[in-house]
Formats: sequence, structure tokens, C-alpha cells
Amino acid sequence: MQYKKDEMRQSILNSGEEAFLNLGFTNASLRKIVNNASTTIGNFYNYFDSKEELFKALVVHDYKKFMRLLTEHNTINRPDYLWEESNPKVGRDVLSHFITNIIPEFGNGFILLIQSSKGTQYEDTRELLINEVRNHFIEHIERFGENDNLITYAEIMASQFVDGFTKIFSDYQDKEVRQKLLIDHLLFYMIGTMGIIGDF
Amino acid sequence: MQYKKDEMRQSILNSGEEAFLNLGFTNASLRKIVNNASTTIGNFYNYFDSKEELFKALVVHDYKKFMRLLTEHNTINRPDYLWEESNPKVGRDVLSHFITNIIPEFGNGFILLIQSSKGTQYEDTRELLINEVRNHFIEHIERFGENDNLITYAEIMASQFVDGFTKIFSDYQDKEVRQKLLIDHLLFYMIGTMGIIGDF
Amino acid sequence: MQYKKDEMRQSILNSGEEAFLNLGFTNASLRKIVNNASTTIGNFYNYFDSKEELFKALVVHDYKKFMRLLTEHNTINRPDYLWEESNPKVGRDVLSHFITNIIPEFGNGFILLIQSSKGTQYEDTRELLINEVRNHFIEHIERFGENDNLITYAEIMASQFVDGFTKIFSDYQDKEVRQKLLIDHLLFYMIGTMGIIGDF
Amino acid sequence: MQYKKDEMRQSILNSGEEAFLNLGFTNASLRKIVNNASTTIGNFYNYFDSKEELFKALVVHDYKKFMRLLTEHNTINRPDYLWEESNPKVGRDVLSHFITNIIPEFGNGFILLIQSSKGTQYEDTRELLINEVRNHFIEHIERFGENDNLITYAEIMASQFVDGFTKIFSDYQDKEVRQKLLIDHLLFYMIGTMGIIGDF
DNA sequence: GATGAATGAGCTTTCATTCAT
DNA sequence: CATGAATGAAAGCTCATTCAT
Repeated sequence: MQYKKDEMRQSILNSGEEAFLNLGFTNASLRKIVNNASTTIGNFYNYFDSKEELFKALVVHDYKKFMRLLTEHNTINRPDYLWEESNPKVGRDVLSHFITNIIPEFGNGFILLIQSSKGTQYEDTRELLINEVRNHFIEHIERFGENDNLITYAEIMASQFVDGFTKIFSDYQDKEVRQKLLIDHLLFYMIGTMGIIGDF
Repeated sequence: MQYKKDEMRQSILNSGEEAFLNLGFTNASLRKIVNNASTTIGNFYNYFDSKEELFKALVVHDYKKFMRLLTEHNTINRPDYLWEESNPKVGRDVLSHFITNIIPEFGNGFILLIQSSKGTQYEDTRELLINEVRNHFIEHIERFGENDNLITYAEIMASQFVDGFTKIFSDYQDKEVRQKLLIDHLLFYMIGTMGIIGDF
Repeated sequence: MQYKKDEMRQSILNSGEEAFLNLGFTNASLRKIVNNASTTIGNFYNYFDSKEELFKALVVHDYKKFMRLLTEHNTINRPDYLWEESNPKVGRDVLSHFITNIIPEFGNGFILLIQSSKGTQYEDTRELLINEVRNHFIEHIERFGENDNLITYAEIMASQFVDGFTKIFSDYQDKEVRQKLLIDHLLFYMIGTMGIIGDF
Repeated sequence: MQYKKDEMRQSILNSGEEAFLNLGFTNASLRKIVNNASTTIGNFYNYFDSKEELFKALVVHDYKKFMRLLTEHNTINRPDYLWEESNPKVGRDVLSHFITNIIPEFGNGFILLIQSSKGTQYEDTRELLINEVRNHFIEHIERFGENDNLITYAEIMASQFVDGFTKIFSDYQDKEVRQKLLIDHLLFYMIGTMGIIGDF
């Protein structure tokens, strides 16, 4: 009954994903999850060792990919040069290309990691990502000379950038809409950053 | 110990504030709160009628002020004309003046209202504020002609703006630092918005 | 132990019935109930959604039957003509027949409804029944001309009649004994009523 | 401040009486009682050693009188001969005289003892009284020859008689109304009893 | 005499997890 | 594979009583 088993497992995964996204890890109760998956609390433990293991199964793939992105940092083809690009049309085009590659990289697992992992071993992921983004912002800021105030603000910017990025994935499933919003999002941060760096 | 009543009340308020900020309303348990306040659950109810009443005591002042700001909306001297201002120095100065007036208006109660009120009667406050900000963004965007994509993005911007604004109050207590960050924050959003409106 | 499920459920029902009968709904604590049923508080909630649901399970059947009796009121073959009957032997016989049909209609659920339902959604049942009986008494009284004093006393009579009726069911399980007592009870009230109507 | 003290004590007694009558001993909380008495929980214990002592203070006088009545049983001038009286007018007159003497004997303490003493040391009082009345009924029944069925029913009659008697005191404060109802009540039971003894 | 802060046991209910069947 | 009975800890809250002031 391997086939059947896989179906059940998938059903639990789907139900868990939905519950975690809507309620967060702690507030999503196993009872609701198994009810939605049309199975029982006892049977749940035939598929997963604990509530946290279910969460892990939902995010582990994206988490690894995400950690690879963070550590392999420099090998990624990032459109950083855009920060110095002055022709807006070129900007949109390159970003569009870049975003198209990014989109499939982040699934619901990513959203769970950032928005719903409080109470799990992954609860620091958002912090980690924000820190990475923050350092990235600081890099750019520092090219224009030290500015303590801006470096402090980089922390704020970073957390907002990450949350906005996640929110787009979370609130909009349509690929085209997502892409447009992500481009706006990146542009917004590039322009905003350059703006406060240049003090207008 | 009767003569200590105010001290105990303050101790519970402090412990509650800390717990609500760190864990949110629902996950902050009364047992943790009273342990931190060095008292007992039974005694807690000599000071507050319920967990929610403790929360209310922490936010009600800021909530009223906040609602007044929202409803008296148009009477507030907002630096909106800055959106069309081209001299950056003027921008910083006017904003500085505006921010200085805003700062003392928002205490920790404001942070609780935005970040930790889920499960209380105040849980819609963040939504309310985001909506207000979103409409404000849309106003400016529409001056430059309809743009469905940007109007969708206004939702994202607004929630980020509010969360960033709150984060500044939450992470930085020093008044001067706060002020500088808030100015950066406002500038960042003004520039970013104008940027994506103009498509570079 | 799954195979024992029905036994456990029955055990809780029995324990609950006993506790509700002895202490009333509010004062019967879940702890006592589950202790008597040899299980735990947590397990109780595998069988019933709440304390009130346990009560409901014990009375709902009798409650529906009871409400049907009240609403179908006129279709029931009541021995009312007996009030004018002068031959005592006929009285006992007809009553006996009537009572025999009533007896199986009321189980322990009926006793719970009348005696132990304070604090539940059924707490008005006794009042309802007393009112019905009171109106019935008044009907008979008014055939003999208005008598304000007696009409006031009808309230007392009705509540006593109902409580006595319930007490018979509560204190005596044996069907034959019950039947005899119920006949005495009805006779007692018929005679008593006629007596005070006639002022001896 | 003896004067003042007596006032406070009386205030607590009044508030307690009201609460016990309305809610029963267990469900009447000290908090409500002291609030209604316009004092504090701490001060309560300056006047009474415990919740039960407050109850005791409210009933002890009536309880003693009641116990005296029970033990001095035969010395009371009871209208028992009425059971053999055949002229109804004489019946009402004698009863009226008897009742007039009884009424002041039973105050609210008596109602508390019968209706609200569950959970206190007096919770058996109702039982005691019912038993006494039951024996009294049986005496009369046995004059007409053994009748097991009636003797069993005497238990029912007795509890109803007592509850009805108490209900009249509890529901009607007006002396004249009370008197009329009590007469009806006694007559009702005399007639009813004679009726079922005689089998019509 | 009066206050109300403090205590600890009790209440009903929810939860993740274990395990016999 | 699947079931759901059983457990025990924790949740928010109420209560009678004690006691320092």
C-alpha cells in the first residue's frame, strides 16, 4: 500500500502547510491538521515523529537551498551592478530576467520559514536572512562613505525588505503578478537606498 | 503588603509588557507573567480582571491617541507637500520638525497595538493603520495617472512602512536615534515611491 | 484501550449522572466525575466536548420527549374527566391505566432536567413544567368561580406536584412501586384540589 | 465604635442572607457578599470566622427553635383533632388561629435552613423536618389500619409539605397572604391525606 | 476596626504525545 | 496501516482564607 501511504502523507503535508501558514506553528493544533487531512491523531505519528518534524518536512528543502544561497553568496549572479545603472529601462529588463530565475526558487516552504517558524528550530531563519540583506545594504552604503545613521537604518530596511519580499510570495500566487510586484519591490529598495545615500 | 500595591501593579505591568512584546498576547502565559513579577496567579486578579484587561491597561492610552490621529486626519499638519519639494535640505528640515512632534505621541503601547495584539479586541489596529497609509500612498500615485500594478504594490508598501515605523520604536529607545531613523524612514518611502512612479 | 470505548463512555455517563443527581450540575466537578469513572480529565474530552455536553447526553432524549408532551398537549388522553367522577374505584382504575402509559416515558434524564439542570441550557425546564401544571390547576379551579387566593395557591401546588412527581421517579426505581405511588400522588392532588375548592 | 460595629455586622448579615437565599450557600461568594455590604473581604473576618459562621449566625436561632419544636413535640398545641373534625368552617377557624401563632416562629433563618444549607453543617435540617412530618402523617394513616403503599407515599407527602410550607414563607412576605396560603396548604394536606386514606 | 495584597487549591478546557488494539 | 483511548502538563480564571499594615 505504498501508493496509499504516499497519498496520506501528502494529505497531512498539505493540511499542515495550510494550518501553519494561517495560524503559525504554535497555534496550529494537531487536531485541526489531522481533521483536515481526514485522518487521526494516532495515524499522524505513523508518518511524522512530531509536530515539529512535520514542519521540518515542509521547509527542509527550501531551508537548505536558502542556506546554500547565503553561503555561496558570491557565486550567484546578482544584478548588483544595477545599482550603478542609470537607464531605467535597462533596469526593469535586467531585474525582470533576474526575478524570473528567483521565483521558482522560493516556494511555500520559504514563507513558512520566514513567517511561521516561531516555536521551531527554524525560528532564527528570518533573522539570518535579514542580517544577510542588511550586510548587503551596508556594502552598498559604504561605497559612499561611512554613515552611522544609515548603517543603523540598514537593519530596518533589511527587515522590511525581507518581510515585503515574503509577503508578495504569501499574498499573490499568480506568477505574473508576483513578478511585477517583485520588480517593483526591488526597484523601490534600490531607488530608496540610493536616495537616502545621496540625501536626495 | 498593602503599601506596596503600586509597586506590584507596576511590576505586573512591566512583566506583562515584556511578555507581550516578546511572545505576543496569546503565547504570553499568565503564569510566566506573574512569575516574572514575583507574585501568584491568584494575586494577579487582585490587580486586573483578566489577561486582556492587563493588555488593555498597557495600550488604551496610546490606542485612543492613535484613533484620534486617524479620525482627525485632515487637521494634522502633514508634510505632504514635500512630495513635490525638490530641495533635499528643505525636505530633511521639514521632516525633522514633523517627526519631532510625532515621537512623543507613540510609546510602547503603540508597539503592542501593532505587533502583539492578536487575540485581543485591538487586533485590527495594524490593519487599520496599514489601510490608512495605503490610501495615502494611492492618493499620491494616482496624481501620476492610474497604474494598477503600483496600486497593488501600495498594499505591500503600506504594511512595510507601518512595520518599519513600529520597528524603529520597538528597537530604539533613544530619542535622537529614533528621530534620525524616522526621518530616514520617511525619506526612504518618499523617494522610493516617487522612483517607481516615475519608472526611474 | 480502544475496545473498551463503549464501556468507558458508559462509565463516564454513569458517573456523571450520579454526580449531577447528588450535587447538581455546577457543583459536580469534572475531577470527581472522572475519578469515579476511573479515568482522567484529559480523556474525558475524548468522549464529550464539555461538561455541559455530558449533561446534554444524559437528558436530551427525555427533554425532547418532554417538549413533545407539552406541545402536543391536547392530543394526550388525560384523565381529566376524573375530576368530576364520583366513584373512587373507577378513579383508581382509570388513573392506573393512565399512569402505566406515562411511566416508561420518564427516565433519569427527566429527574436531571427537573432537579439538577441549574447552570445548563435546560435550567428552565422545571419552571416550564410547573407553569403548565399551574395553568392546568387553574382551569379546574375556575370552573368553580374566581378565587384569587386559590389561584395564588395554584403556584405552590404546581411546584409541589412537579417536585413530588419527580421525587417518586428519583427515589423509587421499581416499576410497580412507582406506579402505586404515582396513582396516590395524582389522587392526592385531585382530592386536595377539590377539597379546598369546595372549602371542605 | 461599638455602634458602628453593630451596623457593619448587620450589613454583612443582610447581604449574606440575600446572597444565600438567592444562590445557595456554596454559590454565594464572599466577594459578592462583602461588596453588597459595602465592606472588604478582610474586614469580613473581623466579624465572622468563616463563611459558614456567617451562615450559622443567620440560622442558629431558628435552628434551635426548630429543634426544640421537634423534641418538645407533644407539648405543642397542634390542631390534630381537626383531622377528625367534620365541619369545614370550624376547620378554617381553628387552623387560622393555629397558623397565626406559627407564622412569627419562622423567619428567613428557617428558609435558609431548608433551602440554602447545602454545604453547611445544617444541610440535614430539611431531611430531619421531613422525617418528623412523615412520622406524623404515618401516625394518622395507621389509625385507619396498615397500608404499606400509603406509608411509602407519606415520605413523598412529607417532603412536599415541607417544601411547600417553606416556599410560602420564601415567596410571600405579606403576612395576610402568607396566612391564607398556609391555611390552604394545611387544608390541602389534611383533605388529601384523608382522601387517599379513605380511597375516596 | 478596616484594608486589600497574598496565597494555594480548585475550576473547565486544550494540547502534544504514547500506545494497546 | 490505522484507530482513538489514555495521559499529564499547561492554559485562564475563581475562591475562601490569612495576615501585614
